[in-house]
Amino acid sequence: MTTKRGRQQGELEQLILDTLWDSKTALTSQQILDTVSTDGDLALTTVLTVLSRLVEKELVTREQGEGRSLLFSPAQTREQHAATLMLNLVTNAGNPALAFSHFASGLSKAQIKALRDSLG
Amino acid sequence: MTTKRGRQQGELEQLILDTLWDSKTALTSQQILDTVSTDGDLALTTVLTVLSRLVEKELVTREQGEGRSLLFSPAQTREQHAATLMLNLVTNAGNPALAFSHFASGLSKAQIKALRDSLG
DNA sequence: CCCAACTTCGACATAATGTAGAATTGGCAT
DNA sequence: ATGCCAATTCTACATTATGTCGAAGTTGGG
Repeated sequence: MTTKRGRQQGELEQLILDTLWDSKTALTSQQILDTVSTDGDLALTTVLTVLSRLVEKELVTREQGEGRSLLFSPAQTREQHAATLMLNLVTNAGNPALAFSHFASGLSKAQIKALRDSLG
Repeated sequence: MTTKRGRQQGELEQLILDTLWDSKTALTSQQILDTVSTDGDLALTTVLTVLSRLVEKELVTREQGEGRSLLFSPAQTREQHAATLMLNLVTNAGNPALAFSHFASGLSKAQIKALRDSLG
């Protein structure tokens, strides 16, 4: 049985995504490295490899920066990404109404209000 | 960087979970095998190995059945499981209200109604 | 007490991710 | 023009999760 299913992001992939999401601007690989590893325990090429995998997965986009440097940005906002994953879950949830009910009972009052508001 | 993150279920793990969720009763490993593989292309031990991993992850529980056989059941309902994963996503979503908004815009009208109802 | 059924153990295969050195490429200073 | 150098791409191997079973161990029942 040859696995083809898109697995969860790994830890470094997630760190890099978070770095991009936290940034207001596109970042170079060096800026990303500086953020994910304050002590110099990670090689720049490692970050670049992971970035290229994220680009393949269409989670990150690449554009030309100054000189021959590249600038990386998230392909979607953090919230759009979370929403996409949540929608996938609902789709496979069996009884969505029941899933929602469990979901709601795990939310804070403030979150429930935010959710209700977002439903109009 | 030693990965410890709980990754997504693999394909066979998911098939077995779905089998358990679809069943009204606890199942033996043989019954699970019969469901996930109609033609005999999978060994019973394979199913048992995966089951033991699901038990480790606390997604499945095990009880004694007839004789020396074991009976397997899901630790949570499908919907509780989906809700747990959705809650994890919301927790890491940055701006939950915004994530909800994107989420809601991907739902059908019927699903939005179900969600609104489940919020009371 | 022995056997067949059922489980547990150990082992290896495959795929995703982590990690980084070697090779390549393309601005740019002279 | 052209050679240097920094930034990227390529290649390779390590680690972990999952898939897959055969062999060994255990135990209920005759």
